[in-house]
Amino acid sequence: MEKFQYDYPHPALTVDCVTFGFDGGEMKILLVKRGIDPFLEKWALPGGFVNIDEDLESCASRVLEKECGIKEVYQEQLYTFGKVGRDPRERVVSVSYMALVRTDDYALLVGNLELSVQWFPISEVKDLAFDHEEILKVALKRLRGKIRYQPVGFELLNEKFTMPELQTLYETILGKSLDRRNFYKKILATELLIKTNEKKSGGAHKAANYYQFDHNKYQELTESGINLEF
Amino acid sequence: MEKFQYDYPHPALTVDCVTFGFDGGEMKILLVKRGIDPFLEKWALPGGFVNIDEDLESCASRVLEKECGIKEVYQEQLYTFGKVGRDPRERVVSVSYMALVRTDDYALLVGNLELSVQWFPISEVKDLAFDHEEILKVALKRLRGKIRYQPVGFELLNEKFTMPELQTLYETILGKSLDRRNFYKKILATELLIKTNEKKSGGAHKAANYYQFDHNKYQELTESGINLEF
DNA sequence: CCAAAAGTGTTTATAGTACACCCATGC
DNA sequence: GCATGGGTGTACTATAAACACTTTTGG
Repeated sequence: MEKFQYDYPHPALTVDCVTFGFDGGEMKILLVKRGIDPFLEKWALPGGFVNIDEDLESCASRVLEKECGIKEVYQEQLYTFGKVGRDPRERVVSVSYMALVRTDDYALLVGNLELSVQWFPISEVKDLAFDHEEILKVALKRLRGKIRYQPVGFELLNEKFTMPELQTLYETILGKSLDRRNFYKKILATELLIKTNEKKSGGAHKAANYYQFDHNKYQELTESGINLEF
Repeated sequence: MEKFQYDYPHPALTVDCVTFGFDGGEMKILLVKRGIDPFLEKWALPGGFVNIDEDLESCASRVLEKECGIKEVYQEQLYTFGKVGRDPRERVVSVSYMALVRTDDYALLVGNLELSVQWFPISEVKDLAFDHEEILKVALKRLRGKIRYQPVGFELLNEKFTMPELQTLYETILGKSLDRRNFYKKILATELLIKTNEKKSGGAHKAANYYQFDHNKYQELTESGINLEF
């Protein structure tokens, strides 16, 4: 095997992805079961070594696609974990990313994943490999913080979604119930939702209206430097 | 020279520090003039390669102490920059840190720095090496965002400071003037300041009272899980 | 017609903003 | 005694929180 030489030792560099999914109930994250030591058979965040000619974001995308079959999702960098000894093999520094998967894509994946790749309700996650529980904590904190002032929730729903769906998502992420009327008011006040003519039928009750997120308007607003409170 | 070998190529890993200082006027950052290629003679953020047995935070501390003579300052991780090609020599991924230097320490350093290490008013910073201007932008954004809800401003002042000093700092960071009465109200409402009996004399005007930040109380509050709006 | 969830306004409380005068100090 | 910046309270405005009834739908 070819060898790569350096004048001084280089830590290994990996990317680990905290991938959130939402199906209307609890928040889920995607874990992979390790097939090799260390932490053989333990569940871990999907991750991999950064290729030498690959951007960090590209690495995160590649890992999600290769390991989990997930393409083109929202992702953002979280934090870089580099404590000496966090990997028992060698010095490994890990750049963590958070990814958000839409409900439809989540549903698609549920049945198609291998046994070694599975969704877990956040409340049931325990005993992960490496320092991955710590990474998950950081991701959860980021998601909770971010949803208050940036319209990131839409990345977890489908293109078209109802107000009750959106509210349930917010309640799940924030861990508290919200007043329906105040929620409508706050969300509609942003004027970032487009009301469609479609309705979600099913169930012995009034059909909920579908809304769409106005990506264009949001982009205009962010580009004009206005900082949105959402 | 000894060589270090790996089965696959490893990117180099560095830490770069955005170091803010405040002397009552403009915000300053600390830059070093590069003595080697690439970007020879250009100003750059203090930085260095991460040792194999060294935590990232320790590396940031070491860089600041070795290159700039700065010890024991507030520091936090910002973001990791890893674009392919950001360093023309080889693949280098850089974990950036923000450090805050107290006014007294800032003053001490001003005269003692070498010519190749200097403070620059933020408005005059231009044409930095690598992608360091981008890193600075991220740091400024973080500082502006953070000061609104976390008591991080104290790290830039002395142990004892006056309200007008604190207000000037806030105004400088936020880039807008604040109403004095509202500022007092907001700051004192947090009950995180201890009013000392000392006063800052000098100048043909009423002497300003010195305050201290109540670290203990802040720690209690953060530990009890209350999220502070500051 | 009944159960179940969707949709909608008004009132109250809280937080933020605007604004002006007196006070201590050094020269 | 006057110029300079320090210290303080109140009224107004905007935002957030509390709260209950009507509407649509399927069975």
